[in-house]
Amino acid sequence: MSTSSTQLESPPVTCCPSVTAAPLGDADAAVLAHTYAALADPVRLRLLSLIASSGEMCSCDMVEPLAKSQPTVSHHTKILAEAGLITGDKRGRWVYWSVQPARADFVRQALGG
Amino acid sequence: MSTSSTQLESPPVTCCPSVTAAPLGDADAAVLAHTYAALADPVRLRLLSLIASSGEMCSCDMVEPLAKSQPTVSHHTKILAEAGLITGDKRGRWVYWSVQPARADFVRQALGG
DNA sequence: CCGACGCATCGACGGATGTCAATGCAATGG
DNA sequence: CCATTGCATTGACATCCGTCGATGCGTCGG
Repeated sequence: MSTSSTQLESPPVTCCPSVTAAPLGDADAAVLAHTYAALADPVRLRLLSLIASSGEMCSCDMVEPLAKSQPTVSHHTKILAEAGLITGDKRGRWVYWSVQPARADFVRQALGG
Repeated sequence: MSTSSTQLESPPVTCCPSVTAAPLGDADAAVLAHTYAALADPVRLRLLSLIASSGEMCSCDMVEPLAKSQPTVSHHTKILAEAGLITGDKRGRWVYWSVQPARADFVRQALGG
């Protein structure tokens, strides 16, 4: 059965900042930069694409394809989760991760979609 | 008159890698991460939005609104230019920057647009 | 119960990054 | 010419970030 999902503090829900529309304020820029920073690592991008391709993926199945240690994988999943891009669901002793498409849309539209 | 534009080495033109479609290869992940890294700084995001809002902007007019020193601004413009997100055009002693919309589209579509 | 397993956290280390003062260099104007 | 202006580069410094071994905590199987 599905126990509680991994709830890290979600990013502030500043509505719809756009890089191209008007000069960005300090606050919006900081939030957006933090989100882009989550995508600014090759391992995290491959991690994200692994989850996206599988629909749902256990942490234990990501150590081998990423060729990184278990603490490192845990570190990256945490960063992606804090950015709101993925969500973890703990079932038994495993954590299954899935992408948060709404957040991906948010990031995409910030670039002036 | 318009002299030669600032040509830094453009990013590799790997066609259309997508984070959501299939597991990302090491090479594509590295290229994408590098591009996202260019967006992962508040100052660069505000810089980019300043240029986008103005259509074209001189470096000398960016020091004050960004509240950063001139070398720092130059550093950030270089990073954005290397990522292919902006292009500099040197006219006389000024350099005018403008956004490269094709690259923004590329980055946006990598997120599964 | 107790050992094994999955995952998170901690501590440490090396490398990358943002920032600025100082300097260099090209272009302009008197 | 020479002083000035706009921008790039350098060097230095503090901070952040990715990585891993060691450790701790919950969960399952026997």
